Amino acid sequence: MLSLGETIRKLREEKELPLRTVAAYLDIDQAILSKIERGLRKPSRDLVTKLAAYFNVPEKELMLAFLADKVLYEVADEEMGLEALKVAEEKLKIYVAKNEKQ
Amino acid sequence: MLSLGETIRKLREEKELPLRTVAAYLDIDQAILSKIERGLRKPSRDLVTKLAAYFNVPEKELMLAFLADKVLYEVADEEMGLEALKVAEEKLKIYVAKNEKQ
DNA sequence: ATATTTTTGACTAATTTTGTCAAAAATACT
DNA sequence: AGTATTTTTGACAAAATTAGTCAAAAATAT
Repeated sequence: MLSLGETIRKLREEKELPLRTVAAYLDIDQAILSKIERGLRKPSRDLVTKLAAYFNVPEKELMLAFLADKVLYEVADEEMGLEALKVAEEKLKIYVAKNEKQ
Repeated sequence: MLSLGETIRKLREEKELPLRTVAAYLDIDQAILSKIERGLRKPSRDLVTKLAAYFNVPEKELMLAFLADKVLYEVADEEMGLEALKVAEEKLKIYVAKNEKQ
Protein backbone atom coordinates (compact mmCIF):
# COMPACT_ATOMS: atom_id res chain seq x y z
CA MET A 1 0.00 0.00 0.00
CA LEU A 2 1.25 3.45 -0.92
CA SER A 3 1.83 6.15 1.63
CA LEU A 4 -0.55 9.07 1.54
CA GLY A 5 2.09 11.25 -0.05
CA GLU A 6 2.81 8.76 -2.79
CA THR A 7 -0.89 8.34 -3.40
CA ILE A 8 -1.63 11.98 -3.91
CA ARG A 9 1.45 12.55 -6.01
CA LYS A 10 0.29 9.75 -8.24
CA LEU A 11 -3.21 11.20 -8.48
CA ARG A 12 -1.82 14.62 -9.27
CA GLU A 13 0.59 13.38 -11.91
CA GLU A 14 -2.10 11.30 -13.57
CA LYS A 15 -4.04 14.47 -14.08
CA GLU A 16 -0.89 16.34 -15.03
CA LEU A 17 -1.58 19.11 -12.61
CA PRO A 18 1.16 21.31 -11.18
CA LEU A 19 1.53 21.63 -7.41
CA ARG A 20 0.46 25.24 -7.76
CA THR A 21 -2.99 24.32 -9.01
CA VAL A 22 -3.76 21.72 -6.36
CA ALA A 23 -2.25 23.82 -3.61
CA ALA A 24 -4.41 26.76 -4.66
CA TYR A 25 -7.52 24.63 -4.36
CA LEU A 26 -6.46 23.38 -0.95
CA ASP A 27 -5.59 26.91 0.04
CA ILE A 28 -2.07 26.06 1.13
CA ASP A 29 1.37 26.96 -0.15
CA GLN A 30 2.71 24.73 -2.88
CA ALA A 31 5.85 24.18 -0.81
CA ILE A 32 3.77 22.37 1.77
CA LEU A 33 2.08 20.20 -0.77
CA SER A 34 5.47 19.31 -2.20
CA LYS A 35 6.66 18.31 1.25
CA ILE A 36 3.51 16.35 2.02
CA GLU A 37 3.82 14.37 -1.19
CA ARG A 38 7.37 13.45 -0.30
CA GLY A 39 6.50 12.58 3.28
CA LEU A 40 8.44 15.45 4.80
CA ARG A 41 5.30 16.89 6.31
CA LYS A 42 2.14 15.35 7.66
CA PRO A 43 -1.06 16.84 6.31
CA SER A 44 -3.83 17.80 8.68
CA ARG A 45 -6.87 15.56 8.82
CA ASP A 46 -8.78 18.34 7.21
CA LEU A 47 -6.47 18.44 4.23
CA VAL A 48 -6.96 14.74 3.67
CA THR A 49 -10.68 15.33 3.34
CA LYS A 50 -10.12 18.16 0.90
CA LEU A 51 -7.72 16.06 -1.14
CA ALA A 52 -10.23 13.23 -1.44
CA ALA A 53 -12.85 15.68 -2.64
CA TYR A 54 -10.50 17.28 -5.10
CA PHE A 55 -9.28 14.04 -6.66
CA ASN A 56 -12.68 12.47 -6.43
CA VAL A 57 -11.55 9.38 -4.54
CA PRO A 58 -13.25 7.86 -1.47
CA GLU A 59 -12.24 9.73 1.63
CA LYS A 60 -11.81 6.45 3.46
CA GLU A 61 -9.10 5.43 1.05
CA LEU A 62 -6.93 8.43 1.77
CA MET A 63 -7.82 8.42 5.46
CA LEU A 64 -6.58 4.86 5.79
CA ALA A 65 -3.23 5.79 4.28
CA PHE A 66 -3.10 8.90 6.42
CA LEU A 67 -3.76 7.07 9.68
CA ALA A 68 -1.40 4.23 8.86
CA ASP A 69 1.35 6.75 8.13
CA LYS A 70 0.64 8.55 11.37
CA VAL A 71 0.76 5.40 13.46
CA LEU A 72 3.89 4.22 11.74
CA TYR A 73 5.53 7.52 12.45
CA GLU A 74 4.78 7.13 16.16
CA VAL A 75 6.46 3.77 16.56
CA ALA A 76 9.16 3.94 13.92
CA ASP A 77 12.63 3.62 15.46
CA GLU A 78 11.11 2.19 18.61
CA GLU A 79 12.48 -1.13 19.70
CA MET A 80 9.06 -2.17 20.97
CA GLY A 81 7.25 -0.72 17.96
CA LEU A 82 5.82 -3.87 16.47
CA GLU A 83 4.78 -5.29 19.81
CA ALA A 84 3.17 -2.02 20.76
CA LEU A 85 1.10 -2.10 17.58
CA LYS A 86 -0.08 -5.58 18.40
CA VAL A 87 -1.07 -4.60 21.92
CA ALA A 88 -2.89 -1.53 20.62
CA GLU A 89 -4.69 -3.64 18.06
CA GLU A 90 -5.90 -6.09 20.69
CA LYS A 91 -7.08 -3.29 22.92
CA LEU A 92 -8.86 -1.58 20.08
CA LYS A 93 -10.62 -4.79 19.12
CA ILE A 94 -11.98 -5.09 22.64
CA TYR A 95 -13.02 -1.46 22.64
CA VAL A 96 -14.77 -1.76 19.29
CA ALA A 97 -16.57 -4.94 20.36
CA LYS A 98 -17.91 -3.22 23.45
CA ASN A 99 -19.26 -0.27 21.53
CA GLU A 100 -20.94 -2.47 18.97
CA LYS A 101 -23.16 -3.96 21.65
CA GLN A 102 -24.92 -0.69 22.22
CA MET B 1 -2.72 -5.37 29.70
CA LEU B 2 -2.91 -2.32 31.91
CA SER B 3 -2.43 1.16 30.55
CA LEU B 4 0.72 2.94 31.57
CA GLY B 5 -1.22 5.10 34.00
CA GLU B 6 -2.85 2.14 35.68
CA THR B 7 0.49 0.39 35.87
CA ILE B 8 2.29 3.16 37.64
CA ARG B 9 -0.61 3.89 39.96
CA LYS B 10 -0.52 0.25 40.96
CA LEU B 11 3.23 0.36 41.51
CA ARG B 12 2.93 3.52 43.55
CA GLU B 13 0.09 2.23 45.71
CA GLU B 14 1.88 -1.03 46.36
CA LYS B 15 4.68 0.96 47.89
CA GLU B 16 2.20 3.25 49.62
CA LEU B 17 3.88 6.34 48.31
CA PRO B 18 2.07 9.64 47.92
CA LEU B 19 2.04 11.38 44.54
CA ARG B 20 4.17 14.10 46.10
CA THR B 21 7.07 11.76 46.75
CA VAL B 22 7.16 10.17 43.33
CA ALA B 23 6.57 13.50 41.60
CA ALA B 24 9.46 15.03 43.50
CA TYR B 25 11.78 12.28 42.28
CA LEU B 26 10.57 12.75 38.72
CA ASP B 27 10.92 16.49 39.13
CA ILE B 28 7.38 17.24 38.00
CA ASP B 29 4.32 18.65 39.71
CA GLN B 30 2.18 16.11 41.50
CA ALA B 31 -0.83 17.35 39.54
CA ILE B 32 0.76 16.04 36.38
CA LEU B 33 1.52 12.68 37.88
CA SER B 34 -2.07 12.46 39.07
CA LYS B 35 -3.28 13.17 35.56
CA ILE B 36 -0.85 10.75 33.98
CA GLU B 37 -1.97 7.97 36.26
CA ARG B 38 -5.57 8.57 35.29
CA GLY B 39 -4.76 8.80 31.60
CA LEU B 40 -5.62 12.49 31.31
CA ARG B 41 -2.08 13.33 30.29
CA LYS B 42 0.52 11.50 28.30
CA PRO B 43 3.93 11.32 29.93
CA SER B 44 6.99 12.17 27.92
CA ARG B 45 9.18 9.30 26.81
CA ASP B 46 11.76 10.55 29.20
CA LEU B 47 9.43 10.29 32.14
CA VAL B 48 8.70 6.69 31.28
CA THR B 49 12.39 5.91 31.61
CA LYS B 50 12.58 7.69 34.93
CA LEU B 51 9.52 5.85 36.20
CA ALA B 52 10.99 2.48 35.30
CA ALA B 53 14.16 3.36 37.16
CA TYR B 54 12.26 4.61 40.18
CA PHE B 55 9.99 1.60 40.51
CA ASN B 56 12.73 -0.78 39.52
CA VAL B 57 10.84 -2.45 36.71
CA PRO B 58 12.16 -3.21 33.21
CA GLU B 59 12.00 -0.13 31.06
CA LYS B 60 10.68 -2.19 28.17
CA GLU B 61 7.65 -3.11 30.19
CA LEU B 62 6.58 0.47 30.74
CA MET B 63 7.66 1.52 27.27
CA LEU B 64 5.39 -1.08 25.72
CA ALA B 65 2.40 0.21 27.66
CA PHE B 66 3.41 3.77 26.83
CA LEU B 67 3.66 3.17 23.09
CA ALA B 68 0.47 1.12 22.95
CA ASP B 69 -1.38 3.93 24.72
CA LYS B 70 0.07 6.48 22.35
CA VAL B 71 -0.90 4.53 19.25
CA LEU B 72 -4.35 3.86 20.62
CA TYR B 73 -4.81 7.53 21.27
CA GLU B 74 -3.98 8.33 17.65
CA VAL B 75 -6.61 6.06 16.15
CA ALA B 76 -9.29 6.13 18.82
CA ASP B 77 -12.57 7.51 17.50
CA GLU B 78 -11.40 6.93 13.95
CA GLU B 79 -13.67 4.86 11.82
CA MET B 80 -10.69 3.34 10.05
CA GLY B 81 -8.69 2.92 13.25
CA LEU B 82 -8.44 -0.83 13.38
CA GLU B 83 -7.70 -1.19 9.70
CA ALA B 84 -5.09 1.53 9.92
CA LEU B 85 -3.35 -0.38 12.71
CA LYS B 86 -3.29 -3.50 10.59
CA VAL B 87 -1.82 -1.64 7.63
CA ALA B 88 0.79 -0.03 9.85
CA GLU B 89 1.66 -3.40 11.33
CA GLU B 90 2.19 -4.95 7.91
CA LYS B 91 4.35 -2.06 6.80
CA LEU B 92 6.41 -2.18 9.95
CA LYS B 93 6.98 -5.90 9.55
CA ILE B 94 8.37 -5.29 6.09
CA TYR B 95 10.51 -2.46 7.37
CA VAL B 96 11.88 -4.54 10.25
CA ALA B 97 12.62 -7.49 7.98
CA LYS B 98 14.62 -5.26 5.67
CA ASN B 99 16.71 -3.84 8.46
CA GLU B 100 17.44 -7.25 9.90
CA LYS B 101 19.24 -8.29 6.74
CA GLN B 102 22.00 -5.80 7.32
C1' DA C 1 18.18 29.07 -23.28
C1' DT C 2 13.79 30.20 -21.55
C1' DA C 3 9.79 29.15 -19.14
C1' DT C 4 7.67 26.32 -15.90
C1' DT C 5 7.59 23.43 -12.07
C1' DT C 6 9.52 21.66 -7.96
C1' DT C 7 12.41 21.84 -3.98
C1' DT C 8 14.84 24.07 -0.28
C1' DG C 9 15.51 26.52 3.80
C1' DA C 10 14.98 30.49 6.69
C1' DC C 11 11.52 32.66 9.02
C1' DT C 12 6.75 33.45 11.42
C1' DA C 13 2.29 32.05 13.25
C1' DA C 14 -0.64 28.88 15.33
C1' DT C 15 -1.47 24.94 17.91
C1' DT C 16 -0.43 21.46 21.08
C1' DT C 17 1.91 19.81 24.80
C1' DT C 18 3.99 20.26 29.19
C1' DG C 19 4.19 22.30 33.26
C1' DT C 20 2.98 25.51 37.56
C1' DC C 21 0.12 26.99 41.08
C1' DA C 22 -3.40 27.35 44.43
C1' DA C 23 -7.65 26.04 45.91
C1' DA C 24 -11.32 22.40 46.29
C1' DA C 25 -12.48 17.73 47.11
C1' DA C 26 -11.64 13.40 48.91
C1' DT C 27 -9.54 10.33 52.15
C1' DA C 28 -7.25 8.94 56.43
C1' DC C 29 -6.34 9.59 61.30
C1' DT C 30 -7.07 10.61 65.86
C1' DA D 1 -16.62 15.39 64.31
C1' DG D 2 -12.21 17.86 63.41
C1' DT D 3 -7.73 18.00 61.56
C1' DA D 4 -4.08 16.60 58.62
C1' DT D 5 -2.79 14.53 54.47
C1' DT D 6 -3.42 13.27 49.86
C1' DT D 7 -5.53 13.76 45.49
C1' DT D 8 -7.96 16.20 41.98
C1' DT D 9 -9.36 20.23 39.44
C1' DG D 10 -8.99 24.00 36.46
C1' DA D 11 -7.07 28.40 35.18
C1' DC D 12 -2.97 29.97 33.57
C1' DA D 13 2.08 30.25 31.58
C1' DA D 14 6.06 28.40 29.23
C1' DA D 15 8.02 25.45 26.00
C1' DA D 16 7.99 22.65 22.14
C1' DT D 17 6.10 21.12 18.01
C1' DT D 18 3.72 21.71 13.87
C1' DA D 19 1.74 24.35 10.08
C1' DG D 20 2.39 27.80 7.15
C1' DT D 21 4.67 31.85 4.14
C1' DC D 22 7.98 33.51 1.18
C1' DA D 23 11.59 33.95 -2.07
C1' DA D 24 15.32 32.04 -4.21
C1' DA D 25 17.73 27.81 -6.03
C1' DA D 26 17.42 23.60 -8.49
C1' DA D 27 15.39 20.63 -11.64
C1' DT D 28 12.57 19.68 -15.59
C1' DA D 29 10.14 20.57 -19.83
C1' DT D 30 9.52 23.24 -24.08
